[in-house]
Amino acid sequence: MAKQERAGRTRRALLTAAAEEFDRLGYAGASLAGIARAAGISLGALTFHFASKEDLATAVREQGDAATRALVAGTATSKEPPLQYVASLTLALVELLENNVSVRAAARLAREASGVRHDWQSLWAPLISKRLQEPVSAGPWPETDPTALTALAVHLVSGVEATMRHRCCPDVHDSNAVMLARIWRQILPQLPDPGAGSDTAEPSASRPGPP
Amino acid sequence: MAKQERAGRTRRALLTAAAEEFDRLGYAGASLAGIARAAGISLGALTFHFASKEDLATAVREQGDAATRALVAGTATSKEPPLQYVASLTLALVELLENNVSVRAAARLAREASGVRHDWQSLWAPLISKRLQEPVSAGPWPETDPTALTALAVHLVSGVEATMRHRCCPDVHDSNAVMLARIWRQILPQLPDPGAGSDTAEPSASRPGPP
Amino acid sequence: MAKQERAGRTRRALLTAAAEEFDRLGYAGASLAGIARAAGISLGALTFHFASKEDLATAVREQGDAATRALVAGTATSKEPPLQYVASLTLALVELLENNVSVRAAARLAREASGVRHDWQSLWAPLISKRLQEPVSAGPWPETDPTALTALAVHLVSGVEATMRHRCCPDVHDSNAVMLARIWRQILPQLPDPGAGSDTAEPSASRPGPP
Amino acid sequence: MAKQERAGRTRRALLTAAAEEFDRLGYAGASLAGIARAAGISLGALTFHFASKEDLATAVREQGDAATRALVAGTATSKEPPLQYVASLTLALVELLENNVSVRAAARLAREASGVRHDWQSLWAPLISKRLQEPVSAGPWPETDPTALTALAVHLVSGVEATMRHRCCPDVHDSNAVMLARIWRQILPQLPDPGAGSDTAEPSASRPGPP
DNA sequence: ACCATCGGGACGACCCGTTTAT
DNA sequence: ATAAACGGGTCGTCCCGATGGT
Repeated sequence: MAKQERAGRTRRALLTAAAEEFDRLGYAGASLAGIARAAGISLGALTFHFASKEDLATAVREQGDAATRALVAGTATSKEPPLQYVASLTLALVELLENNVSVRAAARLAREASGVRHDWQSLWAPLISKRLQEPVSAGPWPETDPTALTALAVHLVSGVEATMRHRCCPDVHDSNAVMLARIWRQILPQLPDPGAGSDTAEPSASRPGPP
Repeated sequence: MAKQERAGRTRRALLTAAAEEFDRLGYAGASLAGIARAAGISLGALTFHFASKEDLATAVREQGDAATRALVAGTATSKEPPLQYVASLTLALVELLENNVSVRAAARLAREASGVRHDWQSLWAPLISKRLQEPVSAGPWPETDPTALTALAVHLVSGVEATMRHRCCPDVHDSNAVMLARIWRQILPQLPDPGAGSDTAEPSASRPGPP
Repeated sequence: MAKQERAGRTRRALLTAAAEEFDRLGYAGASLAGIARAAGISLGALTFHFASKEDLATAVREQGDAATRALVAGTATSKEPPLQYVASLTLALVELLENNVSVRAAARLAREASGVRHDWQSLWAPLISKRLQEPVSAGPWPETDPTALTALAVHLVSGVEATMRHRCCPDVHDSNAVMLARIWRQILPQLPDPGAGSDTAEPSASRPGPP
Repeated sequence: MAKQERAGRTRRALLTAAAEEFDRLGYAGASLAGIARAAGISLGALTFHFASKEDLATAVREQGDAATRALVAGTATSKEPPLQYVASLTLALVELLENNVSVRAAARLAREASGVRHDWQSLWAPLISKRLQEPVSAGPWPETDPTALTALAVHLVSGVEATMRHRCCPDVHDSNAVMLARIWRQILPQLPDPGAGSDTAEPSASRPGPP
């Protein structure tokens, strides 16, 4: 029906507008009125689709989590050796953060949430941890510390995410991913050009796509 | 006078209470009433010392920045080779973040500030960048990328800071510094035990110390 | 619709209650809570109709100005000779001030406003000034000073307005208009009974009536 | 003692600063902090001299009333005929209002006071009323209405006072007195040049003079 | 179902007048 | 005479429910 189509459209516009506001101002800083204004709808329409502010935040977070899950699902069957896999996954995650507002909002909301119940990192960190349990063949180091390497990956993504939000004028929009590639190339010189990480992160995951 | 002493005492209690609230809830989430209650004073007394919320945030931020500056000033004359210096400085910074609420609050306030005018990282990142311009002797890599290494250090500290705030129950209080040490030891195996970074960070910098 | 009808009713009650408070306490002295209580609605409902206190004051002022404009528009085509016109217009204005709270509030708000942007007198003073430019036939004086006579009229109305607010117990409710009539009759003895000025001021302009 | 001298000096500066603030912003609009700042003293010093805000307002009002009383006392023995006396007294009052901030503040405070207990007009209106009870010799009118003429004088002064406060940019500083003189000259053409009213109002009454 | 107007408490920061110790 | 502290009050905003219209 055209009706449902229109409804879904406003709902989607609402979600993206909310994602932008949450990403920019955080949960406490964003206001329902501002979100409604940004989405071009009335405040009553907002409270119809989402009964409370936390409902809206949850929806935004779930949308971002869905995009993240889609990305990690695509790389789950990767045949890369562990270290290379970690590098390419973090790269893909950073690119996703850069291109998808919902993912940024989800990450921020997950961090600001008082409860630890929701955690964006738990969507992808376990995979990294598990992959690093495998014997790392031909590593550059005499011995490997899987826990430390996992923490490294987590910190790198978190650090990029934090840095990303601080740049007010994103003139160099994608420099974060490029810089992360340079970092990995520095740490793991033997890696065969991890900069072209776009092949693992299918671009389709970048758009707000419906669940 | 005993008067000024008492005044300075309440002012200090106010600053630490505000730092705790800002660190826990962020700028928008913290309320002046909550800060006053935490400090054990009335709301009118708060507005006497700090005319506006932003004034209070600025004072907290400056206190944290002062502690940070004191730390980096103490390591500026370090004779360590560049890579080891970077590792020990980031370790010291993380320890400072763990022990000093004002520094945590300053880092969070600097990030949430809409303007890029204040930046906690700019207090120590330039030193790392400058040190890495020097020729790295006996590095583990065939060639070094100073920009990437600086970004690595910045991301690591930011990541640790982000991770630190997420642990609601800090049972393992100092695990962040230990984990960062393991990360550095993994990346730079030749480093002579960078875990004992406490010798560079004098613990006196951890207290809110008066200017 | 019943909905819009109800909304208009509360809005109107709000405006009259605000006019009373502004007239009684002035802009600074009136409080939104008091206005809402007087109007029998909640403070949230007030801020729905008028976003800010100044918005409410502006609406009240415009309502009073509208009533004033309606009055002067009705007398614009008067065929009276200049001096008599001035007397009857000032009389009608004073009666309007006595009967219409919004006009009183508008006059007070216009005076208390820091900027000279809004001026209640400018709604009617120019007409008096223009009418007095015409040759005054059969005046009681050897020569006429239009500027001085305009100032006289303005001062009289302002003085009556100031006096009116000072009477705390308005037992003699309309004595101001009667006294003004006596004043004019004293100054212009030849005037044919200016006391019956009510025929020029149609009573319909006295009620807060909707535009 | 120099101490008492200094105390009196600050008290006087306080009174004039308070008069300015009260005249400009009214009782409700003026703040003790602003008055103290304008007077160049601390807020504690203010509450030492005047225990409460109303005390300060009372002192300001009494100072203005004293100046007013001094003026009317000087004209009480005037030998002018009644009508001319009324004109010259109102002129002197207007000049006093223009030159003396305390008088302006007293007039405004008296009007804004909720109670009718204090009334600036009652300081001089009775004299006018009493003088007009005398037989008016050689008036321009067939018969005189003392009540109406008293009201005329009161309204004129009130109107000038109201008009005076509305002029934001007092480029024509004393035009009010001049205009009032023209008004009187228009109403009472036979008056022998009432514009030079300064001889009745001795300029010494214009200064804030100590009680 | 979908949406908008309308209304309601509550909390936020800021400010004020006042009092108390020093 | 003053700095420090206090409690109350105001305005603005917020999040949300209730009601009615399409």
